[in-house]
Amino acid sequence: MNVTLKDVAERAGVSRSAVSRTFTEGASVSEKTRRKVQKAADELGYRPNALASSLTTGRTKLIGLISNNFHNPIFLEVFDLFTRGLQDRGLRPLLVNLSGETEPESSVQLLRQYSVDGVIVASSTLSPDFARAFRDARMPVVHSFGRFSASPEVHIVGIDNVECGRMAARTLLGRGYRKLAFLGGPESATSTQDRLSGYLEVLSSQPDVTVTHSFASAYSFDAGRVEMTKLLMTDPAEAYFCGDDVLSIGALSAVGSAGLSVPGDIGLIGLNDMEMARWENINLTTIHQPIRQIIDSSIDLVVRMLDEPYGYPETRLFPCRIIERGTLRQAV
Amino acid sequence: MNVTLKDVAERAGVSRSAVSRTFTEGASVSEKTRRKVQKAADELGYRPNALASSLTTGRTKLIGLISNNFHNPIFLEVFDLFTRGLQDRGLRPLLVNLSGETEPESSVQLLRQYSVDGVIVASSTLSPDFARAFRDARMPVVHSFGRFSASPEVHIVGIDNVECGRMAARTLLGRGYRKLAFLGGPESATSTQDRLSGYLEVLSSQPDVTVTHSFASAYSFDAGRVEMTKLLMTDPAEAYFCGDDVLSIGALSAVGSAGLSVPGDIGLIGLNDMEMARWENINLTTIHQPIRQIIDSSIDLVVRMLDEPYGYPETRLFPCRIIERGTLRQAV
DNA sequence: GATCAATTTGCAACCGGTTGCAAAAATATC
DNA sequence: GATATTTTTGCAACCGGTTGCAAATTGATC
Repeated sequence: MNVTLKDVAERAGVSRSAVSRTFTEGASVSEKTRRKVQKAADELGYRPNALASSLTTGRTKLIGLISNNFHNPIFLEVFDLFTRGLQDRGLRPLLVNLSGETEPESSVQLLRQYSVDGVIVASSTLSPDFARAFRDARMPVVHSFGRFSASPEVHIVGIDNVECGRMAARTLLGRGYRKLAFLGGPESATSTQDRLSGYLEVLSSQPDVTVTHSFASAYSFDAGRVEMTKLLMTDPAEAYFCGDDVLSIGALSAVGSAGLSVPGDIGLIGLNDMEMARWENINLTTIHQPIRQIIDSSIDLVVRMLDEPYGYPETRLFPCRIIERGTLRQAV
Repeated sequence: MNVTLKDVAERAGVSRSAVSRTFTEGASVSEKTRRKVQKAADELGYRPNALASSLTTGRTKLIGLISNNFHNPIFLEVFDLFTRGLQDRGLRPLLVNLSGETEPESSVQLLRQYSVDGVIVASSTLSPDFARAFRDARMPVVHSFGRFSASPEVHIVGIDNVECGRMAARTLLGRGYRKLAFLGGPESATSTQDRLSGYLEVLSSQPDVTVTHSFASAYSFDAGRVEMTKLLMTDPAEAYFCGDDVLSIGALSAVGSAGLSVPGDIGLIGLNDMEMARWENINLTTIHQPIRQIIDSSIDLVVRMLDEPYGYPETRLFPCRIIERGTLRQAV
């Protein structure tokens, strides 16, 4: 059916090994036979079968890219950057959509069956168990957007969510807001937990400041809108730190629907700085998360692990910064 | 390193074939040996290597999912549905990001190297050459969101873009708009060409109606905004049919920034009905494209081709419908 | 041109599975 | 219990590659 090594070998009048070697980086072939083989291969349209060779080399160049986050538009940017970054390094992303799954077991099996060279867990809402399960199965794994830890069990690349919480708190204080709140994502997401804890850490020591918090059911527009609508019905805060941009945009919409204005009546600050945050009809003040750096760095780590699978797990954190737009009032 | 067939066979005290057969649907094994093998396999944590078996069976259960559309949020929904749908049928998506590529050749080679069982081209902005190239390489292929043709060369699943253009035209006429325009995506996208042609077809026969058109450089917020900003500087139309929701949202933002109101000063109608279109701060009147049906149907087709690779190419079109929201004035 | 070292080559075994075939075992028939 | 039939089993070859090793070739040196 397809053109194989053997066909090329016969046509070129050499052994199969010779053909294999011409297509193997750094193997010993004379210029003469390499030319003969190239010619035959070109004429037949031969491409080596990556899966067959993986059997002996142990390398598939497949990287499992697993996520559960298919409703937050920032993840389109994330997938774009991951797929391009992997392709640029000659790797192929095998996408696994984990929506709804809570047990890592089946995805581990799946990716083991396909002998992926490594795994990237891309989500802040997936439990650390997932990354750990891959490590236990002895697959190179990086948890992107995972929770910072001083003694990580697997490679973690992301941001310091606690510090982001502090940053948001300081910013809001600086603008003279005193009645504050946090509108988080799902309570089970480590990112939400950490952002809240940093937020509270700064605010709880402040006199005259009150702070409340609540959680949306997901990092999504609808969840943010629903939750904010509820909040607006009883004594809302002056300003909200929302655990994510898409939540903020949902909240923004709820505020508008309630006939209130931003930042006139209520201040909002998000987190991520997704493309949409700078759309003029949204214009969200937010904390920029450097996703390009996070993703590049994640890929570098996973690539490094291909050669040194048992390195010491590492945490890589990237600094965030406030992006000033139009959803907070100026300092008073 | 990993547990193989041989290990299980030895532990169970049977031949390798017996083990292979217990893991092969419909193979002949007695209940007794099956149990022995199961036990040994469980104890060792054995999983068959999907790639090794693909060598003899010729099936990898890998499906190439190729797209170039990583900036239009609707594609996050598209990826979500495709990955879930494929997984539910035991298939694995190998994602290929074609941003910037114009030649199909390299992606064909790539997917051939990985022996994918089939390919889904998911984009309305990719040239039909891509799908055709896969067909020529004798891979089962479906072009989702591709251009309708009465004599298709490959399977096409999508909508009748010409009819959508007509639908938009009739709707705008019905609202009493007389000075109309089309704001399309890239002129090279077949979807834009077709939508425009249906639009013009209806409008050109109307007395007292003027119609103009222009093209944004991409199906993206920024491109829509830029183009609309330009249009607003000289004699804008009363209403615009935008070739896509995300373009509409960009246009909406431009109108707002110019100090004009929608639908007071300018009417807008989009196409897709992406999640975001129903956000309250956008509330876009649009034409609903049934992406769930398109995707399910595409997957069904590709699955069918696994068994019957050389069927007659088929076009499957799904009807669209107007979703009434707040960016068009009521009939006058 | 002979000798030795370095390079290139093909053989054959292997990677982890599947499968046609014939032999062995189990079951059915009388 | 002998024979015929069906089912189960293992052998061995194969899928499309890679690679260690020894033999063959090439090139260097004198």
